[in-house]
Amino acid sequence: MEEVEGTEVNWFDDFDCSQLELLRELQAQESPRFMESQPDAPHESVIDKLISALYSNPAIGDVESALSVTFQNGDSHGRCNSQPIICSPDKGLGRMDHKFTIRIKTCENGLADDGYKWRKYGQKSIKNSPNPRSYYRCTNPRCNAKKQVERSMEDPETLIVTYEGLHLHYTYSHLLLSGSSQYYYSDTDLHVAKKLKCHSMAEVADAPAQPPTRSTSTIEPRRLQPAADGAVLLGSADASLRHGLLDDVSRSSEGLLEDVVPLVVRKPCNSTTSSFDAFPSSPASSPSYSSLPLTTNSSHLDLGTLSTIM
DNA sequence: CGGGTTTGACCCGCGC
DNA sequence: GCGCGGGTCAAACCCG
Repeated sequence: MEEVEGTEVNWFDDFDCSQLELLRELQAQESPRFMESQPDAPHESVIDKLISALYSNPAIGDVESALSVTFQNGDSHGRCNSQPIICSPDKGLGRMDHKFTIRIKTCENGLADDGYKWRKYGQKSIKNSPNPRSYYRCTNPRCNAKKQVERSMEDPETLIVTYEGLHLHYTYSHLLLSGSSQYYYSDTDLHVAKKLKCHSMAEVADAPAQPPTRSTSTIEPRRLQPAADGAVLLGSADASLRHGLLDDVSRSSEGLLEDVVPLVVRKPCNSTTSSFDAFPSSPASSPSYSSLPLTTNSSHLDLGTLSTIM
């Protein structure tokens, strides 16, 4: 595992770095000269193809298999415990209600951004449970997605998150990684988006086991980087920005894996200070594919998956 | 001032 | 029918 300088922690580090190295290796093999001459410039690559494939309207079976994956959310430095996350569709994803539960081992900071922006609309104390249950609704008015969050009785560090309904919109990260200038955002869009605040997993703060934590990071202009195709890349820590942009460029996206598998699954243990660097100049530093909307599968990518899209 | 959170009240389904 | 428990509403409050 590579060390991350300073306090900036890239959520991608929490995934299996061997997979990460594989991606980097493949990318380097595909365009070594490009990587060498322009390490900071994103370009169409194996990773782009990978992301594209991951978002090519997966079938329900793909989603179910994704949810059945047990994956690690820890690293060798102990930032997060390497506990498996268990996904258990309550009623089956093939049904329209799309309700399923996941159990998440929280990080020490108790933060986990699932890529969507939620508004809390209620909290209830549950019988025979010392921990209250919080109720959240997607802030997008066109979206009926909801989630319930409560801390596990057995393990206070484990959050039980029940998702209900589908997000009828893209996450910000998906827009960015569509690899096309069709999602180019104007300065006005970004200006509006910058106003939005990031409140990552405020429900964790509700639980008595940990002190209140809240991410108040905002988008900084310096994080905006013009991509080769004209799109604008932004830091990943600002989940709210995704929604600000989403509201502006809301698109129907039923059937997206990302709609069913929230980023909390794909990004189970991120940091409020995630860094963003599309392509780090130093090969020794962790690559910061902060915006990569990895799916559950992506934490354990296999060569078979890669070979099918290459 | 706008948006998000808190929290008591209310609604509704379910079991007895 | 009644009581209980879970889910939602909405006014008050908080915060940037």
